[in-house]
Amino acid sequence: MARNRTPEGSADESGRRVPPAARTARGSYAVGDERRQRILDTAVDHFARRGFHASSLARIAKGAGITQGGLLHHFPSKEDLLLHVLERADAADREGFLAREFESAAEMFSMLVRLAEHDSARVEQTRMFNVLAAEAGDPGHPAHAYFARRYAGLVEVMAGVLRRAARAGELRPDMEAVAVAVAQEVAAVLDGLRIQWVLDPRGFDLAGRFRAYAERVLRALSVDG
Amino acid sequence: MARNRTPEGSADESGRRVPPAARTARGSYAVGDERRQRILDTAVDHFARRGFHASSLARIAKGAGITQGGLLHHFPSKEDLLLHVLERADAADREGFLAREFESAAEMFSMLVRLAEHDSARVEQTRMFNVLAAEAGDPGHPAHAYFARRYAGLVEVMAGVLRRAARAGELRPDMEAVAVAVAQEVAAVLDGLRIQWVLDPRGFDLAGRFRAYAERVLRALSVDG
DNA sequence: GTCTATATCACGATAGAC
DNA sequence: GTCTATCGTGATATAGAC
Repeated sequence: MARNRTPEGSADESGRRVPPAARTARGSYAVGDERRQRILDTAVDHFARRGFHASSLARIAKGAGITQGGLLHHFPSKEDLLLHVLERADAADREGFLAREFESAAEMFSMLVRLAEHDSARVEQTRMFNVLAAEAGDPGHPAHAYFARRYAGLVEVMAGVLRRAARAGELRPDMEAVAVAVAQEVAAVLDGLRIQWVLDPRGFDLAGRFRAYAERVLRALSVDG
Repeated sequence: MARNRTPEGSADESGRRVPPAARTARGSYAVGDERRQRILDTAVDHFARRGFHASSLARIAKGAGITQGGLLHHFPSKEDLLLHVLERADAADREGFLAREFESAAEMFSMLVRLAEHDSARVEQTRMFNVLAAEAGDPGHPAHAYFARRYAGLVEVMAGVLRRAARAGELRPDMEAVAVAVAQEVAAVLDGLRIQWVLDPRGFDLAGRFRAYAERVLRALSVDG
């Protein structure tokens, strides 16, 4: 590990790798992409169970139906594989949440509830995020920058929505002062509930619990609450 | 790993190991205990940075000033070492929080704020808990039972305090119905803030943020809020 | 694009000297 | 109680055949 620290050279901006062979010979990415997706799916599964360091390329490859050598053709290092896993998961997030322009705090919260529903249908991916977000607290972790940026962006977007909602008269005016704190709290509730939920997925309804919280906090912050 | 699944045979109920030599020859545990504490401190540090699976006994031993063979004299397996690390941390929790009899919700929250202060003075240990709590979501993880029990106990204690506070007139009567949900939310905020905080410890004040949340939620739940 | 083979290294655990 | 030595396993990554 950590010998090849610049895997970006083999991927384009969107994170989709473009093998020269596929580009020149067929003009189609379908086959290679399918294999890559299988590898990424399997990697999510393994990173979820053991975290990054303790997962093995050979086992991931086996799960994807190829050998370790074959895997390393698609992702030249373990770290490169991790970054592509995160990038793909993040792309889904961005389409679903970060890219949206929310017109009200209520709309944002209901979107977050849908995100929780999405999570509770994917235990593996949720566990992976729990593990990697925690591991990434180490500044030397390959995903440290990714998660630091992710939370900063998430909090910024949410705080912005809260501030706009206050200016628009949806939320109390004193919202301005505590927007960042509330945004961090909302992210924290989602993360914290995920941790408890993964420990016992049948113990309670993740999305339901978060919805109850969201409704309570929205009522507390509303002008007509 | 996982070859020796019953390491309990060498530890007494409190988790303190009692080497026969120390018991019979000197009647003093001081020297051996000191070494054991050094090992446990180092183990906390390593588990925090890499999680359980990716930490190595040889490196932990080196950090504690002995060899891997020497370490395995005190803790006969890696899993045994982890369980003793958790047990020691849990003992501290029980003394500091779970053992307390809270007379009001306000008192409980201020105790939790102190717990957050405690955490923010120990980045390493906090990161360890984040990582292990997330990893333990896997039912096959050695610490799965520990964390499942821990959260169940924590939520039970907090929900009990909230219900008593409602009966005593401190909190609204409808508290009874949502005590468990609120208790889970409180635990979630603490955990979630810890994750964000470890990613950027200088970005915000962990205990301060949690205090702000605690005050807001207490006000929202109070009869005179 | 996928394979086999291999280099190099680290891991957890055991055995036994001192 | 701590050491050295070693076993068996499995890790990442490379090289090169097909």
